This record gives sequence, structure tokens and C-alpha cells, in this order.
Amino acid sequence: MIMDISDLKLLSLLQQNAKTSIQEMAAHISASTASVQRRLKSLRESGVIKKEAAILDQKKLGFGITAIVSVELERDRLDQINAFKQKAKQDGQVTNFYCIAGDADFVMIVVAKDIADYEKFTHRFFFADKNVRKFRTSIVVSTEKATLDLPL
Amino acid sequence: MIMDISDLKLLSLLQQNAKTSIQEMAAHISASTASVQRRLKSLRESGVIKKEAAILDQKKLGFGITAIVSVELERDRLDQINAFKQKAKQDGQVTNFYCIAGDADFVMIVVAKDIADYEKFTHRFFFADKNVRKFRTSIVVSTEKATLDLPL
DNA sequence: GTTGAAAGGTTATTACG
DNA sequence: CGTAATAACCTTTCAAC
Repeated sequence: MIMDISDLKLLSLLQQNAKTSIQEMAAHISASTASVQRRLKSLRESGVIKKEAAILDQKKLGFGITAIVSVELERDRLDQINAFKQKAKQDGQVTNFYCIAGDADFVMIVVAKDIADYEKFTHRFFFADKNVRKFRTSIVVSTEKATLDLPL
Repeated sequence: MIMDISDLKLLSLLQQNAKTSIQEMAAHISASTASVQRRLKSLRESGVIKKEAAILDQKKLGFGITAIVSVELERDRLDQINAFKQKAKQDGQVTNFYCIAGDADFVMIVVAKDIADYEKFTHRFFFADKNVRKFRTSIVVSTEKATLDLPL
């Protein structure tokens, strides 16, 4: 996939607002709407744009707690690692999941309604799982999310 | 803000695809397009929908490295903490930033083109900052991002 | 005040030069 | 690649509840 500055500009615009109109984008890169359309098509098909999604406010949805949890598994066996990954991926309270180089280590971002609800999560997700050797929780106080800077 | 099951369904749809048409949403909740429109309006105005954005593929944009970095500051002075937060928020390579309860501790998700580029980032961001007492880097091997499960 | 059906306007898409 | 025609969509109005 070959990309030029115009493509990057489109990505930057869409990253800030997925509802930016094609006309507006066309104006930004001084091109026709058809050109923008074709660019978007290939950006989507090539997977550079993974998805266009609504970002929701967790607090306003009743998830007052965010936690960063680092997890260590009992053994570094691939099937166990994959099983754990799968479990995390499917869980509605796990919003992000990172697999760390080196050991059987993971970092996950978990949301919960309150502390009691987080407790319940740990029982369900960690204590009930024989593969989990240990886990360490850090409660998040505030979050800032930046957007990816593109080399325009 | 009062929300019912239909609102949650709309959020769930938009979380998966921000380009879902109003007609399609109306079909899902068995309502008119005008009703969906009114619901979306208040969901946006109340901030439950924070933004609608394109999610980009970092690897395909040339950012091959993702790192989780935990950072400890020299002192817990509020102005220093805020200055650091601000710096992180504005930095194009810092995609996520979490402020941890307790001490002057942070966790950030950082992207870089390659290891050398990450080195440069650490020099710029950590070594050049007298407030940073220490930082610890974990390189991310794989990432899974789940969506928030809504109680439908 | 809230709702849904339908009209009217805007935007996205496709076909063609 | 851009223009223009087509199609899809969004928005507003308005009447009924």
C-alpha cells in the first residue's frame, strides 16, 4: 500500500472525527470528492483504517473503575497463553490486552462498576483460573488519550 | 441522562461500526429513524458518545513497536505531575496515558517505528526530564482490543 | 410533550468522459 | 482523474397521540 501526504491528512482528519464529510476532506487536500472516495476505499481495504467506531464514556456508562493489571501465568506453554488471550478478548470488562515480550506476562486494562465489582472480576478471571500464577492491580486515577501523530 | 435498552443497543452498534446507518439502527430497535436521531442527539450531547473516530493500524503506518512504560517521578508535587501529564498528552508517540493511584506513578503506551526510534523517544521524553526518577519498559508482542460489553 | 410517516435537502456513490 | 448523474441517506416538518 502506497500512501502519500494526502492519505495521511485524510487519516488524521478521520482519526479526529469519523464523520468528517467527503467534501470537507476534499477541500483539505485540494482534490475532488471522487478522489477522496477512492483513497478511503483503499485505506479501508488495505486495513490501514481498521475500523470506524464510537468512543464511549465509561464513567457515564456506570464503569467508575479502571484498573491496569499485570498478570503472570504458571507456565509458558503456548496453548495456555492462547487460551488466556482468548478469554481476555471475549471478556466485556477487559478493554485492552497486551502480550509482553519475554515471559508469560500480560498487561490488561479492566473496567468495573465499583471496587466490589472489580473484586468479583478478579475472582472470576484470576482466582478461578489455575493458569494464573499472580496478578498485580493498579487503580487508574485519570486517563488521557492522545491520537497518533502522523508525519504530515 | 436516562438510558434504556434501546440506547444501549445503539451504543453497541456504533461501537462496532460508527458508520451504521440510521435506518439500520432503527430496524434493530424497532423504531422510526426520527426516534433514533433523537436518541443519538442526546447521547452525543450528554457525552456518553465521546467521539466517533477512525481506528488506525499502527503497524501499517510504520510504527512497528509498541511499549508499555511505567514511570515514577522524583517528587509528588502536583505541578510536576500536571506538567508531565501535559507533555504526555501532547506527544504524538504516546497513545495512552494512565495516572495510577498512590504515588507519582504513570503507565503509558508508546509507539515507535523501531527500537532505535524508541531509544530516541526515551532520551527525549525521560532522560532529558529531571522530574523522571525511573522508568521501566515492556515491549508489547501482541495486542487485542475488546469492546466494552454493554448490559443489553 | 412525544411519536412516526413522509417530504425535502444534503451527502455519498457510481458511471462516464 | 474530475464532472455530473444517480442513489442513498439524513433531517425536518407536521399531524396524531
